[in-house]
Amino acid sequence: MATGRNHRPANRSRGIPEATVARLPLYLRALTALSERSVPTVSSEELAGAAGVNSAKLRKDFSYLGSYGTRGVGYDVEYLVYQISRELGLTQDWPVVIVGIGNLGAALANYGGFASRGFRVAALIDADSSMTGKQVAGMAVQHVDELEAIIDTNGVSIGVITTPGGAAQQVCDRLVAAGVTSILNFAPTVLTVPDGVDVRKVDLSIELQILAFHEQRKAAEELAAEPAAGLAAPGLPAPEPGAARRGQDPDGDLPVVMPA
Amino acid sequence: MATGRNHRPANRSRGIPEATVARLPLYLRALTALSERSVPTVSSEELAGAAGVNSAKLRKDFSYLGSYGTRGVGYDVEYLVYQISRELGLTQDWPVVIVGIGNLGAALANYGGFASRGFRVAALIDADSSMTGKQVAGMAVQHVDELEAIIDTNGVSIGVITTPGGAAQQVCDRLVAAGVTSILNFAPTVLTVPDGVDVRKVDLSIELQILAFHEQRKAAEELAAEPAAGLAAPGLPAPEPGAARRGQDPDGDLPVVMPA
DNA sequence: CACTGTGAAATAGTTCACAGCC
DNA sequence: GGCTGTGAACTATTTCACAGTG
Repeated sequence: MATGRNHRPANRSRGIPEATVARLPLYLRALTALSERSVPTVSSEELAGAAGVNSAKLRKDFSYLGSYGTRGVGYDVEYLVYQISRELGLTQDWPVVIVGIGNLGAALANYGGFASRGFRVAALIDADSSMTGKQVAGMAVQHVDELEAIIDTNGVSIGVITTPGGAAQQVCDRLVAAGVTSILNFAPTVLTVPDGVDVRKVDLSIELQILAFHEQRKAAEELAAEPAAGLAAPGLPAPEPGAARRGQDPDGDLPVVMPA
Repeated sequence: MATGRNHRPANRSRGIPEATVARLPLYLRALTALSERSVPTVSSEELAGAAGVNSAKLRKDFSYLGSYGTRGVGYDVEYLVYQISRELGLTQDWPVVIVGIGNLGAALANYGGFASRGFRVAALIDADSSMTGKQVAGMAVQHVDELEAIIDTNGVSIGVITTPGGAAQQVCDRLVAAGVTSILNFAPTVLTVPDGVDVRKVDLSIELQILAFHEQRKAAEELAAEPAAGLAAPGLPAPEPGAARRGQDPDGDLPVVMPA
């Protein structure tokens, strides 16, 4: 890293790669499972297996955090759990609000994985007055009129949006104006936010579409490979360019309805 | 691309970058919205804005599909909708099964975004006998004993797992054995699958953890910047290395409970 | 003449492979 | 002897910038 010597403070400076950050929760989960089984140490190989990555990547990732392992031995499970938790900011309490208590909002409110990692659902908020006061996951749903007050009182900096697409930007604006600086968006909408506000998007139908792409590809490859090779031919079957093209639909009227 | 001339079949050969595939659904959604408003053509700049990417990236992405634009004009909305849909395999019908009809499974069953893009929920499956026959999203929940028969009868190749983590691998194995080759996994578990099976993972708590990381970072930067600059100082405040380190928690007992 | 399509440059991320340490 | 930590090589992705074209 530093061009010259490998004097100490090479890493740990600043700027953990985004790809690494995205994997830290994975490692944390695997480590937590080991911790519960009272496993004292783990090698990069073992941990990588449990987290579903390869060991070189894992070691590289950890090298951005510091030198937390012991050569010849591996990593101390408890110590790593602590270090990663701290790096991710999970040693503090994060109050979150969920806006939009439909099916998905309710599912999230009930989701154990939130509460178990320092995230506390501070409020459930919905615009529908008939929802107000209803109990969901043991909490009373509050009306969206209260949004600003709730954010303020609870010091909320993370908001989860599970409204229909049409309401998402509006809700987002209010959250941001009230002081929220991180948003997890489940609505099928591109949110516009000022600089300094983070948005992460989870889109269920996008994930399926990506799967469909690969699924189609697989089907096409099978067709291309079958005439030439047997059933279990390994390696790339080098499909003809254009083999994936399907029978040219009569005319393109496809399902193009926007989800709510 | 081809080293020599730019004779035709440079792109369109095979291998659309994964990153591009992941964005196609985004473009498709933006285009669908334009289509509904009967907008005939769109420039890369406009479409990129609507999809939340920059225009160079969008043009590069489209160049992998082919030359579907018109210089000086832009892209024909309907034509692009069709081409992207075809590329993603959405011109055909994809029956999917959802296994694990808890809160999240029910939310997905009700989610409009699935049905609207060629995905058809063929069955809802749960291991709990007391769920069997219950109506969810207008369908009767079926018992997991029927899993293989359902997959087979409906020609299902995509499965969605919304079970608790402990059941996920087992369900996954059965899905794969029954012929499913693409899995969308919502359970907090790393699934092991044979070659040729695709798994995509959606993990709600991971997304929050990533947000928390950045949130913490922001808080630290603010602290570092405040003594020096005013409230609204733009640009990078060039925080001191190490500034992000927090007050060293007393000792690491953190919330380390695994979600179900 | 506005806007696409794309090489080439820049940046980010992954994997290799091995020196160094316990 | 086993296993980490990390430069260096490689691969993927993004961005630039501009030639080409309807």
